Amino acid sequence: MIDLTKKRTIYNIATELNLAPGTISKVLNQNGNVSDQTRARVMNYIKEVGYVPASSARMLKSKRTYTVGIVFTEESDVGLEHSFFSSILQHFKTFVEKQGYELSFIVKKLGQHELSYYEWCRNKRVDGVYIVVGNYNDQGLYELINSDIPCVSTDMIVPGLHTVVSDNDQGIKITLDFIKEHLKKEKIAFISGPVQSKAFHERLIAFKREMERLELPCEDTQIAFAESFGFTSGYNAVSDLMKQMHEKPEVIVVSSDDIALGVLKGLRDLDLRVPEDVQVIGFDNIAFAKHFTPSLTTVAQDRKMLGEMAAKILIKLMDGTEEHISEITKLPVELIIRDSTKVNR
Amino acid sequence: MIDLTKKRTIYNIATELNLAPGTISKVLNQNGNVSDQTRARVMNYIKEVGYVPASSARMLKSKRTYTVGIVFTEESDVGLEHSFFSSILQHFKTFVEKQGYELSFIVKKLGQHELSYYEWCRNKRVDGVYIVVGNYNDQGLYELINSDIPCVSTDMIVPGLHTVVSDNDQGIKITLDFIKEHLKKEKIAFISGPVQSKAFHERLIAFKREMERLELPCEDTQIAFAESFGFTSGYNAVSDLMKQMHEKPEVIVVSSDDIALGVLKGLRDLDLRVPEDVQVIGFDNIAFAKHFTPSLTTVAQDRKMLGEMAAKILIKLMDGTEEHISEITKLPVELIIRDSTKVNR
DNA sequence: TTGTAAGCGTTATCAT
DNA sequence: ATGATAACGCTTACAA
Repeated sequence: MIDLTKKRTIYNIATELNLAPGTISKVLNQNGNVSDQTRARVMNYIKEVGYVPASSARMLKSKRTYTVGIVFTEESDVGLEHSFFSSILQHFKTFVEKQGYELSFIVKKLGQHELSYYEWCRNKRVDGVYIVVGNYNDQGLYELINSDIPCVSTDMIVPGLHTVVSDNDQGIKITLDFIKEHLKKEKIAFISGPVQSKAFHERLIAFKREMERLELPCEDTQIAFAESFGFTSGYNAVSDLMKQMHEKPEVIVVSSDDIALGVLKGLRDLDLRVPEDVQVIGFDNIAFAKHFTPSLTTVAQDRKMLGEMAAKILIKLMDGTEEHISEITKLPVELIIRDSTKVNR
Repeated sequence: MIDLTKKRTIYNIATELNLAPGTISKVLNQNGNVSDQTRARVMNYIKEVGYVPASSARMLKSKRTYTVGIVFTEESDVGLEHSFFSSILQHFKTFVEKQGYELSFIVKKLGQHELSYYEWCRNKRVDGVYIVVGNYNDQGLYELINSDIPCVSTDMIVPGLHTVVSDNDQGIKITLDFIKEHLKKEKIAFISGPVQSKAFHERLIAFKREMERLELPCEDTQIAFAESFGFTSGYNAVSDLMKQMHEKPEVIVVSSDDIALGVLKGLRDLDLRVPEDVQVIGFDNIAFAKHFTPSLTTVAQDRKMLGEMAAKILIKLMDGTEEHISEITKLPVELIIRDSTKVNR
């Protein structure tokens, strides 16, 4: 009878099978020369006793950890609760796991010590890093980005960092084209999120540029800023907007759905009907956008593609294949038309 | 000048400092006897060259990994996008990280091989496991739960598994008391989520029992089932409910907010006003509940407490202190009154 | 107080 | 095809 509680190593498995440790290792790694017979014998035995190789030993020896470090900066206490980024991370996770990689959140404190991102990564010997949400003011991030550890991001744009982002310019362009061609409106306002975020900044710039291209008036009073990322800041921003504009806008373009849903609610409380009195277009296509009343017309980002593309790029980087990968990958976006807008025919 | 690119080990640090490797180790682990002078010298040097100990070697030697494995079963493709559980996980994460633990998602495939949960955990030498979302049909989970690895859960109730859950019975009880005392209604319907989920099952049973206690009529036609966990299933369920009931209900109790928001929308499309024609009470208090129109009266679960309590229990289990910890920890819930109900005075 | 050396469980390179 | 053996980078007795 075999003792199943005993702790196994390739060493004692070897003696129990009258083989050498090296041979066990070879069958485990399906390389080297082993006769079919012994291979089968070892495999069976391993399965029977439930042996699992110690990854720490393996890591120590082989240098590869098959682990991806995750930077998910917890802005204003949201973290994983932020559905947009959680969703991207989810797709990233699913993809890399298929390739046998594992995720590990980067934490600043390890055991007793406070570590920088880079130190943590060295320590953990992660093969690469995915920056899901980062903060431009976080100096530690630059140390990491400029290190020899492969990094990819879906949020930050920094020289030397591979990033995959949605095409914000295109998103704003198709929105404004749609407004002009199908909604046939010209009095357009814009509610921006905080411009420290690169994405919000890009969308704001694009808005101004495209308004000019379409020869539409674009004064400062048409633009309001949400002070944060959420529902409430949108609710407040639309009230600011209405106060500062001389004439009510016909369409409000909002630079994120989270904010846009707050705008919708704010509008209702201002006794303005959507889309009859004013129309609203968001950005992101978060899950709730289609459930709200009225459902929100919005620019959809392809979250699955964002996550998977980030995964693909990072894996290439980690594999160190020489092929050149362009630093910024822009993904197309798509306008989803719902009830917060009304086509004018 | 010091070469910063060189790979450091306690070994070469030792020679560079004319010390023995063991000494370096001692200052790293702040134990053993080292003179203040050498300690300072080593510390400075380490900081200067940016040395970080290799955790794989450390793990290999010392057996503790300070890693918690996470089971987050991705039911119907939601995974991290499910805000309720993401939120609990977030709080758990914050708490254990403060204690120096790290999270690692359990993945079935590692390198080439397909692994069971238990094999994975042995392999990774995790110190404990947190089952955030599990599936009762997943046999591999039982192998894990019955193993020697400390486990805690906030979802499943299984003999031998430590679980922290909200007090579902109390939640339903306070809802019904509130309806009877303050809403002064007696025609009450219930929309349940899929009862494979323990939580939904408990809430359904509690509903039937409490209705009986309050001597209110409770026939099968008053109860409808959502076929899934989301908005759409709630939308459909309320339409089923209305069809099957002879008389319209005055209040609908729904066993989760995700479903309840769908119910709210369904009601609107059936031209029923909330709360004038029918009132609605949910369960969970998800972030969106307060933003919806009308905002949703609901039983709030304390997600922060759920996550932190799970963390505390798991840490105790991992530390192996002898003290007895009761298997099930029930956390109190609270009724949050909003606009989907109307107090009758 | 500091140095020495034996593991920890693998992988990989040689011999056999 | 298999066996012996030297790393990998650390911890920890124990010796100096």
